[in-house]
Amino acid sequence: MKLATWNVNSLKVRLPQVLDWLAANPVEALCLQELKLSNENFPLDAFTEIGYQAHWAGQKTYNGVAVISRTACTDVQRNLPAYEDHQQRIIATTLDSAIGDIRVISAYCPNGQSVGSDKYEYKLAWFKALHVWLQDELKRYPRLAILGDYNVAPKDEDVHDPSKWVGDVLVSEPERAAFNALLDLGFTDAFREFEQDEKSFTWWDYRRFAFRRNAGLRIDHVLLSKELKPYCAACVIDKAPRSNEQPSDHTPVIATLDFGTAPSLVS
DNA sequence: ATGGCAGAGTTTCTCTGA
Repeated sequence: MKLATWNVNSLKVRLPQVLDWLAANPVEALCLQELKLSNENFPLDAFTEIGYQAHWAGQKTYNGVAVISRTACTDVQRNLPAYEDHQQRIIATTLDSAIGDIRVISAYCPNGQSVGSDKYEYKLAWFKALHVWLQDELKRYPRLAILGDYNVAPKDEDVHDPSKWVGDVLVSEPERAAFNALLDLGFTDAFREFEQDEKSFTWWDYRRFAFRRNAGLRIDHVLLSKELKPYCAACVIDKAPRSNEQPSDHTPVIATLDFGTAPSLVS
């Protein structure tokens, strides 16, 4: 089965592109971020018409996340428990699979705006709350995949020109430490489990022809728990939608889980 | 040092994103 994530930067504007993408890429589940629409404006019919189900946590103007899935989801949960947050950044659902339940989480981590700002402090606090929740969630759902826009480029190799970004928001040491703390829970950055092209990115600024220059960042990630990692057969970035007319500034990341593969890598 | 693009709402400007 394939799981994907895409920050669409307005589902209203990007809906035709998302439908086209699903037709060409019939993944089991697609996690969306930055819906930028309220719950009542979610285009459910457009997804059901092409054979998908949807669960979402919307919000007027900003944020908003969803899981679009081929089959029914259960145990839907919105937002981080034990963390008061008016911003809709998390939706968790459970999917059935050949090896049993898989917990799939769509996450839109805060941007942070600039190092030292109030939004930066919120970002770090939010990551701490995410860490606490995932620790708990892993006990209930050992087969856990968390996909989304983390707004963190984990290493310098994930930055087009690291010298220009030193200490900046998205690459600062505390943000990378917050990301690494998630890995310390046993998660794996699926993309880095496979050989990849140098300068592989998931986001490119709309300005200054950044996509054409490949001046991007890798900030959208698929994290797989220890129990899921052995089944991961591939993880790729699909750059094609970034070339669309009126594109999102992010592009999808897709992980393939192959349950026919014996989990020989379990240690 | 700054703005540059894009989307949404408070709309002909402001806020946010990354």
